[in-house]
Amino acid sequence: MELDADFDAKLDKSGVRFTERDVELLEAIREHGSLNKAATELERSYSRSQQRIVELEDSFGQLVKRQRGGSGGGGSTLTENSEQLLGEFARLEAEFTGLTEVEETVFRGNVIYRDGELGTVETDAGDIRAIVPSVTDDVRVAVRSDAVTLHAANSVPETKTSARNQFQSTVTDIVDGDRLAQVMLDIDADTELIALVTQTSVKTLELTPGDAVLATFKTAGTRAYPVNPPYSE
Amino acid sequence: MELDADFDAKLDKSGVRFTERDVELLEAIREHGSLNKAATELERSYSRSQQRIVELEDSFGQLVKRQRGGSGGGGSTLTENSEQLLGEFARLEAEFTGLTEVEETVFRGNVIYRDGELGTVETDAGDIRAIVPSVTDDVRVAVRSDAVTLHAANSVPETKTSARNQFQSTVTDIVDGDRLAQVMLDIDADTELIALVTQTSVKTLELTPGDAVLATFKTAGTRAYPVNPPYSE
DNA sequence: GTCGGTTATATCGATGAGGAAACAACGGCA
DNA sequence: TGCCGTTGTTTCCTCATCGATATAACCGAC
Repeated sequence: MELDADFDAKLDKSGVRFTERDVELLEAIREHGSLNKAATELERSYSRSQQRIVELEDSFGQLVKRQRGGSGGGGSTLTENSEQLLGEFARLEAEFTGLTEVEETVFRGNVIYRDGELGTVETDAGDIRAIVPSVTDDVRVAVRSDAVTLHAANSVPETKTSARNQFQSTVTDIVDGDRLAQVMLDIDADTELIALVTQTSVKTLELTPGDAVLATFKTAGTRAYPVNPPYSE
Repeated sequence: MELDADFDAKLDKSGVRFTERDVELLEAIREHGSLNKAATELERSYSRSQQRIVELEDSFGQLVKRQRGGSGGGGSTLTENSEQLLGEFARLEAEFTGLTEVEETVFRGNVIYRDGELGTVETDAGDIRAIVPSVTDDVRVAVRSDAVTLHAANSVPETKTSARNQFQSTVTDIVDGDRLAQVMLDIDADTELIALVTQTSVKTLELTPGDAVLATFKTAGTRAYPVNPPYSE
């Protein structure tokens, strides 16, 4: 079985952690109109759920407008503040999910030049500008396939751009997905660089295996990390 | 106090989750050469730690070479397999961390065209091609600042590229960081687009407030996510 | 005023993760 | 052969989280 990257997203505020579990509770309240029904539906105890809401509101401000007594016995609705919190959480989760799903190419190399948090990593594919860790020179550089932009090889040399990493490459294979395609690129190294582009781009650039193409990616979007976390201190 | 995005990274295999806590244990073993000393150093019980190792190895294969008896009573060292697992985890954490630290611009809009998982989102900044959710048309589009590439405005129109989102913009401000800079861009919308680029790029492109510049970012790297239905259903 | 379903609150119990302690087995080494 | 500091294993305990239950307070509708 394959190694499967996963995560638990959280939003912290004043020491309280808003988690996936809280999202479920709030959404159930929105759906059912009462904290009681929400807890029942989720098969959770009402008392704990109610206490959790109070605890969250201590840090995050009012999340649920609760009415005790009245028409239908009362009920609960979400505040606008609550909706914003849910939106923020959804965004975070979507981003994390995106990270775990996208292929990336990893190059092993050494930091041969440093300039603050930036640096140049020497790899068998050539030098790569990236954000480098300060603890060690022995690093790996990860290039996300959705961060690699392709350009027609005969286009003007891309000097006037903020993409500081540029590689002349040859298309070796195109792996078609639904509407996206992974373009495998030979950049004269052991590892192939992968670029995730739309099928539209494949057509526009008229990409077929064997074609020359210019691959670029930004320094700011490229991150190096230590090969082995140093056991220093 | 500010909302603080956080996460717990995990690597799953056969139902067992490798977490930050396991990383600490393995690294302590590497540092101290014995499971016993590692557990003591981390102020954990030896028995639990040993059981955890066995549990992990059940799914992930041998992680720790343990010798009972012998010179010095024995000891433990990490396997190559273990080092690779640690490397993979470090990479994942680095990516997640990067995500929580990078600014992004969020546009609200509606999906006006769909093509499988891709789509066009109409926003006040214009149409944006992105990966869109299938559940709703009411979305927000997040553009990571480290995914936005800048080009000299007088450069040839970028038709031959896989960056399908292109905006002619005006630099309104440049916020200098250490070696990176956030370039704030007016794209004729309420929200300013932020591009994170190196100081080198700022110089190369001779960027100053008021300048025209072409900002591009890829469809495959742009993700839309549902806006929570405020009070529907 | 009564009804009814809700929120609010306290107490007890179940569950699971991890710690504490004890002890056997191991195997180079003097 | 005995020593010593490991690994392996078991039993019992602690603690935190959550469910289960009971009870009171609430208030519009009838």
